[in-house]
Amino acid sequence: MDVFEDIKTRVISGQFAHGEKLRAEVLRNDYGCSASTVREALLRLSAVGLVEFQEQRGFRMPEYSEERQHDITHMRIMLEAEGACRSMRHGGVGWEARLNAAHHKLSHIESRIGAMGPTDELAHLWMEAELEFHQTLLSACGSETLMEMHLQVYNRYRQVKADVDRSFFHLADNIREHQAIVNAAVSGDEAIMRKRIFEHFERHLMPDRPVDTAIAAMA
Amino acid sequence: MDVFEDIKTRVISGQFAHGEKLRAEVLRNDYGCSASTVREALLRLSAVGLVEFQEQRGFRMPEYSEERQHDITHMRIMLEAEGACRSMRHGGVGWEARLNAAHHKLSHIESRIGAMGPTDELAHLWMEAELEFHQTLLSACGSETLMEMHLQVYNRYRQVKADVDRSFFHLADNIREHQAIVNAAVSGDEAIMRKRIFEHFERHLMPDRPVDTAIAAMA
DNA sequence: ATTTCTTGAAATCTCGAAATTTCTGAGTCA
DNA sequence: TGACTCAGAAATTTCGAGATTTCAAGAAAT
Repeated sequence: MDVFEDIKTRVISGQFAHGEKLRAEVLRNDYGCSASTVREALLRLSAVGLVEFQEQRGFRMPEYSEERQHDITHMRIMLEAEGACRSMRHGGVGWEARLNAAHHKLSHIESRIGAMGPTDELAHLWMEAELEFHQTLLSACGSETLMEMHLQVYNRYRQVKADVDRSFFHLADNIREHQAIVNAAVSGDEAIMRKRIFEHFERHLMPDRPVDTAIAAMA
Repeated sequence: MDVFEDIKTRVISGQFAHGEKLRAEVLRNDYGCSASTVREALLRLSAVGLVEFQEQRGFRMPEYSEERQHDITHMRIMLEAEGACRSMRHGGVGWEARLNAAHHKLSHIESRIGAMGPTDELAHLWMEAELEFHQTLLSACGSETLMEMHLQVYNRYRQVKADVDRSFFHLADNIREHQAIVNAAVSGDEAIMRKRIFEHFERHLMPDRPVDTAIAAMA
């Protein structure tokens, strides 16, 4: 079993509480490996901001704060809007097709959740499909760096919202919003795409806080 | 001595060739520590893209490519323009003062380099002051995440351009461009700021490649 | 000549013990 | 009570040896 990948999944999907201490000596029991191997995984996660690390004081989960959620959401809007628009310019029909496919897969899972409720199995599939949808959205933007930064921010976003996600409270909205993004892609209108992406995240922003630049124009 | 910080500096400032293999067993000699400690540092650096890591195959420096340089520069323009404009809106006089101070420090070092040539000592001071200037530019943007992503991209940029930097070929241009950015900050005109930032990086973009969105508007 | 196999050497990874640092709380003093 | 000290416990970090995997070079096979 890949210790790093598994801990990463757990750290992103909310299996630890915000601010919880992460002890290598404890986690090793879940994997039957040495504490060093766990430590190694935690160090790598700390380098991308999914775990906090203090010298001689070990590792903990990042604390939750509304400001942090707002900031990360804000960044995600910026990167995702820019990436999606570039994909629209460079992606062509192939990209539209792949986006449709990813959306189809995602919405299929979402309707199953709507019908059967959120089982662990379905929640896990949803996480994978949601990431794939948003990554496909940026996949034709032509910038490796943009996609890397997006993935980092995406993971932090998922981590911050993990407990909310599991309840699937906004499932119906999500389905509608994802569809609206696909429609915008087909329409070829970048301003509409930016607007749709903004609307998809709007409820996770703090209402009284200034929203910047291009993002303000979407509102 | 802090092994991680020192290796990070060396990896950023071009003390290893592009694509060069980084062996923990070799590097340990420079620090008088065990290979595990070096390995730990390299793993953390690989998590932020400053070193490449392949399982069971160790670490190497990233390969150079024009595309990579273009992509990283592109991203830096985007993040820095956005951050600078937000700082203009939220920073107030305090920010302008700090930006002036940082610029003053930087230009002082730059003129010394112009006079005495680039000694190792001066090159090191320049690296620090240049980072501080660009970080100050974003320091009032109000987004931790934006600044973190910028630092990551800034480091990669420095790494890609490390060998060129050491020659200080564009020193005169740099002095002029940094001054222009400070002037734009004082002027309060965001469009001008975006333009000045674009001009500061323009020569590191590939000429025949499409430049996107807000960036195109700056050109 | 090219591919496949073998084998020894080299590089990488894992591990638990030892060294170091931080944390805890009982005891002391004002 | 409150601040301070200090020792023992707990947590963290470092380390080098042993296990595993990759690499390289020559032999055998097609």
